Amino acid sequence: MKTVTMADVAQHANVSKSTVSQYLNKRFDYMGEETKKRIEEAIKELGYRPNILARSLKQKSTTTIGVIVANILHSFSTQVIRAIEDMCHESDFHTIVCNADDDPIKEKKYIEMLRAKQVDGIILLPTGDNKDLYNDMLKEKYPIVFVDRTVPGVNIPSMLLDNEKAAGLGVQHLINKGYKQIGVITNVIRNVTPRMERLNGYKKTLQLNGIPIKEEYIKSLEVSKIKDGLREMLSLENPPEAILAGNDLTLIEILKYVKEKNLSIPADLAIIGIDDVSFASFYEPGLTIVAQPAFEIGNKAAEHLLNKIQKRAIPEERLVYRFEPKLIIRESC
Amino acid sequence: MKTVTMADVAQHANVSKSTVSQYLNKRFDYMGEETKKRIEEAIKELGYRPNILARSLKQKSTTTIGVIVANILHSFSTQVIRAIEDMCHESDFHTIVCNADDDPIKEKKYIEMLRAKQVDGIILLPTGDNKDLYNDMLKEKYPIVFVDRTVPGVNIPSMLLDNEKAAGLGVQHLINKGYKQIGVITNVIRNVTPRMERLNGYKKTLQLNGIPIKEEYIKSLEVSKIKDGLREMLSLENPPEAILAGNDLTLIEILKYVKEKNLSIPADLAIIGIDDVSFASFYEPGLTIVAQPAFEIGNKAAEHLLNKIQKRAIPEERLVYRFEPKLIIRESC
DNA sequence: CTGAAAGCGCTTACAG
DNA sequence: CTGAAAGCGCTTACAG
Repeated sequence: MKTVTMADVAQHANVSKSTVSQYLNKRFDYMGEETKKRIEEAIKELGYRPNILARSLKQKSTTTIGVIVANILHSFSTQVIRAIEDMCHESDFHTIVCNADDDPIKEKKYIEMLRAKQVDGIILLPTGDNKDLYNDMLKEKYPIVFVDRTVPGVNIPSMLLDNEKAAGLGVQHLINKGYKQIGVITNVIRNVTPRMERLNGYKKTLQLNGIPIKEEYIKSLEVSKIKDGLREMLSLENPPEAILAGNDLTLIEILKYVKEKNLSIPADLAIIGIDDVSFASFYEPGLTIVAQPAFEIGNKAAEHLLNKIQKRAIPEERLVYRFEPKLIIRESC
Repeated sequence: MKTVTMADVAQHANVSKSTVSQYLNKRFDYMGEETKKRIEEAIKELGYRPNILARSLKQKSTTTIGVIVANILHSFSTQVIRAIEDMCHESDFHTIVCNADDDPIKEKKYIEMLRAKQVDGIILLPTGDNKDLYNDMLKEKYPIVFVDRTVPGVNIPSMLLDNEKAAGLGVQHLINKGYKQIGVITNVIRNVTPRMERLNGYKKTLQLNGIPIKEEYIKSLEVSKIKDGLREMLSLENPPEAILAGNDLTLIEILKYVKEKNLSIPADLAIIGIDDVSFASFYEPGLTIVAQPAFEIGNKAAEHLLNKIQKRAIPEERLVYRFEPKLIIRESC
């Protein structure tokens, strides 16, 4: 099947390629009705489909952006992607999604491939370990936005949760409920913003309330080690009565442990999670959690990036955009 | 910042564009060591990054495929996308993901945009309502694969769960456990393959076991109406004792109802779901479910599509590829 | 072993 | 109101 090109349409309609191009780009200012109709018909008859690649080459814009997440299987990533997609769709942009698996080498490869494909900008949940590359893009003024994390020493705008506040909200709620022995478990992915800030929020809130910080109550573990860590913590002679789960994956591991040991929530252990999870409302007991506005974050990231790409002014440009966590109280504490 | 092109590299290295191109494409057969080194250095010094767009235009291949799902927020879609992405990554292909929201108009728009962008093939969770368009692509031999659904009258290869068997496994398990009054709830998205086949599986299995089919035990409802439907069903003078949830969303609604009414599973109501859900294992009681191999399905779809794109022979080509459901027994029935 | 030239399918400034 | 021509940044068949 020979592909139909603009030249074919032009010939068929007895006009020049230029005129067809004008038609396609809706520059009708000076086009005769007659010409318009002929072109329209030729397009229909030949089943012409424009090749956007060729246009992109000429116009130096692909109306496509890249999104690099750690793992599309995480609900936060999914929600961010969906928000970005919707936002882009309104502006007739497309998104290429990549999973870097929190691997700086994969991340670098993806950034290079995306740029080779001439995407107009990139939204990145950065691993944090390609600083030179990030800074190069910054220097070139290549449109790029970070999500979920900031990278020290890299002045790229970042959209992320007010993590300190999120952890603080959770801990304060526990304290208000009368708990004093409060543990926290996060899962370790290097020294990444959310984890560090959430731990800070935890510590600060305890201090504000005059509760001493016990290192035995704080654990950062790989997902597969979380249950062991929790067992250890609960075997202390003075174990925590309540626990803050640093994110959704941690919460799930904790709930698995709860089931295995047949613990009762909140009697044996009060629980509060960060990140909304699908089962929070109908789990028994309902889970109190601190939600982060993933859609808002994705929206803002896309909006910001599109503004940059289209060289529109960015209202109150900042380096870090913080989003408000929201405490949703149920029965788990 | 002026972009560096191949011509710049050629000039800098004192060779022709052709030679640089050979170098980039690793056709070293006849290239002098000296030349090679000069080009390499020129590329480094100038910070040259090839423009794949230009190559794609010439080569008529973008090493990019499109994936159109109903909604990336569904875990099935997410898993399929991730599997496709991984598969593509191995072959240095990229994927553009689009959400059609089960809307045929959006679907059509996306297909056209993707083709305008010259993607080499498309993986589609079809709405089913663009038959002419599907058939056009088939006629042109454009590489395309369906996932999750088949479309009657459209001979495009489809990768999907053996839905009848999936529902059958679930119902048979309930029957083996001694249940005879078994209801089913699915959520309605037009007359789409999975729903129809699952209902068939439900009915056939009942019949095979000599259990009469009661229409009052069968409901297909929008997500927001599921709780109402369940209440109705359970208010029958002879209500079902067990219920099959047609998919993850339905299961979640049922569990919400269970919590609201403080029902006990399985004493008041036995439950079995189709689709693996994150909370199945630690929900109390553990949920018996029929899982579908989403990753395998995504893998196979990508493999098939890449084979077609690269004109490789397809081992035992078929029109419908069925994937095995797997019963995972826990405590909910 | 390397280069000149044509061409991929568009857009756009300019001429008329 | 419309067309001829140059150019976007590559690849490739061919010549030498």
